[in-house]
Amino acid sequence: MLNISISTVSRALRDAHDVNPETREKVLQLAKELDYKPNFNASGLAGGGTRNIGIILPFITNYYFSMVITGIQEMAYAKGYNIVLYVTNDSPERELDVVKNLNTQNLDGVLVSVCSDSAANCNFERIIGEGTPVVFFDRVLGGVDASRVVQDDYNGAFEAVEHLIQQGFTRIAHVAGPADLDFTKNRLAGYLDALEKHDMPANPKWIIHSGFSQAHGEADLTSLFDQAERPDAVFAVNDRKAIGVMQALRARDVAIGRDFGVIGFTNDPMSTIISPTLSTVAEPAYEVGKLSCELLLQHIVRKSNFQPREIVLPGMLIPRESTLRTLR
Amino acid sequence: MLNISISTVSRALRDAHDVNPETREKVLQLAKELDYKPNFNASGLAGGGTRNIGIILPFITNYYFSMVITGIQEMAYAKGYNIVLYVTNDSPERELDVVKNLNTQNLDGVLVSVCSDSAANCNFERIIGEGTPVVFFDRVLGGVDASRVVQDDYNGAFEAVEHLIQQGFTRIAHVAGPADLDFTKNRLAGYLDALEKHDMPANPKWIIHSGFSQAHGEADLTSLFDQAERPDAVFAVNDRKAIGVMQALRARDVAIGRDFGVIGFTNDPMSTIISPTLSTVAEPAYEVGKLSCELLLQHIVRKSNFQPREIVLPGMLIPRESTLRTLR
DNA sequence: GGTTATTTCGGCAACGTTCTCGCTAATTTA
DNA sequence: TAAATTAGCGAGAACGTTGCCGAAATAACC
Repeated sequence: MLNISISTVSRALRDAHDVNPETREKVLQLAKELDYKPNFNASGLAGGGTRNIGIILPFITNYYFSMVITGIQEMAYAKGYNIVLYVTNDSPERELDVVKNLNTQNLDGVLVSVCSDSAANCNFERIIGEGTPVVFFDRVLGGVDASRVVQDDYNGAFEAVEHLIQQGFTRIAHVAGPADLDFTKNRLAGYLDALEKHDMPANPKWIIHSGFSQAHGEADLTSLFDQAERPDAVFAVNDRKAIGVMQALRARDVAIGRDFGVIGFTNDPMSTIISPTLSTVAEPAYEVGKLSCELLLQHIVRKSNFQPREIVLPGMLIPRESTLRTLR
Repeated sequence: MLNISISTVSRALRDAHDVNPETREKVLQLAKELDYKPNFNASGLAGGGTRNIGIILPFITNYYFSMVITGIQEMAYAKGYNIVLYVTNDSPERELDVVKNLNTQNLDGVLVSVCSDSAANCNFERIIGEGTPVVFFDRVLGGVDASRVVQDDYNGAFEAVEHLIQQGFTRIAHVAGPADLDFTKNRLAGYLDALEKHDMPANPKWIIHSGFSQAHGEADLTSLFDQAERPDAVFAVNDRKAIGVMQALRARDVAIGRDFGVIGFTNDPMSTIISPTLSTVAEPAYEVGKLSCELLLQHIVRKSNFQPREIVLPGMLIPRESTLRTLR
């Protein structure tokens, strides 16, 4: 329609390199009029990007991950990228299968949060080695040369435990996550260092590693109460587990807050619904998503010459009723 | 490697039509050995499918939708399809923009749940008219010729209200959703018919339309209590709003269950966390997702000659403490 | 035995874009 | 004024797959 070659149109729409500003303007104008939409299949085939980015994560049915996705989505939408979702159900086999069959030719890059017992290390390394940009968030993989964005798990845990101590609790247990997950280690380290700072010896029997669910929290509290020496407070690795602990305590008629302190991690909306309300360390889930995506997009446009970066976002202590001794 | 033409390989991998079973076997074998992965960009370009299906929905940060996505994802994964996610934040403008710019050439089909005040009717109709398979779920669009899968909102609401009546509540209000949403109407109709069956006149002042959030629930209860004639029970359009109602009641020191009945809809896990626990009508969210996806895939493979279908899934009444008069 | 079907396969165009290269004309430089 | 540079554009291949058509080879029919 403009008596212009296909090549020129392509350049006008994309990089504006080697094209007269005037004709470029004409092309852009007409493209808008005709409601032109690029065919990402074709551009993907021809070597341009596909405008798709993948997300691989264990779940979407909890507050944290769904919030992260929302953040990712917002950034991706703003930059004109689509999101392709892969849910592993926290199963190592499933994760392995997803990563092995990942069609990297359809994806400009991948955001990943590994499952509790990831078995796909080498496959992630393969993908990264092949040049696909990858950014890990929250549940990161140790030992791989890729960008990552996480919250400050160590300091969050430290503050949480110190808060319990300041409220007068003296026998603080830690209901932890799966042992080989990176942030489980960091939160455990924060817990231990906070105890040490206040000259409280850590009791190995009061550190229990298990899953993230409410049922795990209930079970862990039960096994803590089966011990001869009982704790008087629990720092849980996340809110869902903390809620399990609270339910188990309630079943035992323990006065939460006054006689037994409970603090979680995440700031799941549930923590304001339950009574007593649950103290917690708020995680910047939305920001984690947004920044992860932004980082990935930088990787994508700058392709090879982009150094992996690590971003650590601060959490925030939110004291509520479950750690207030004065209550009830 | 097999001294075989590209065409033959393509046929062997895809439909097995016009190809010797023996050579087909050889191709499949070698494909597995070489870890061959089809390039969906190319097949999308050439007229085969892209193996991508889109999901357009208002949120992912609530129990229902995240569960639906999980169901969709499970079915899609089993059939070898990828999921492309579009979140509208329940904003009509955003939804319109998403649908307008939807790259249907990249998508074999679309699953959609419209936002509260959808403005994209004609655009959905355009997409459907152009031949893209579309299945609506939960928040369906009236008047368009497309498949849909929903829960039985009418009967769920009917049972919920009848349950309240059987528990002895006599002045039952309905805290409803946005007025022009299809399932809002159905749940309202169930509410009204249950009242009528038990000879209870409906009080228009006791029917309040607003949004789905907890804050809306609190506000609605406040405005109910500002009236001269107060209700003694509330049927809320969803659990989140019911929880808002409960919080507002608690602030007024009303004994929930004994003096005031509350029932919700969804069976959000929060309903078992809150105390007293919240009675509700459980929605088969996972099944809605799974069946929607299955239906869409049938549309895709059979393309044009497939009649739109409607699937209605039953809910289940789950009585808990918030409607038990004997309690406390 | 000749004709017609059927099975099995290969050749080739097409999908819409990007990328490399080369060409022309205009502009700058020597 | 001649040579060199540059800005702007076009031609054509390539990406990996599918679908259409025709060519063999084989089988079935009269």
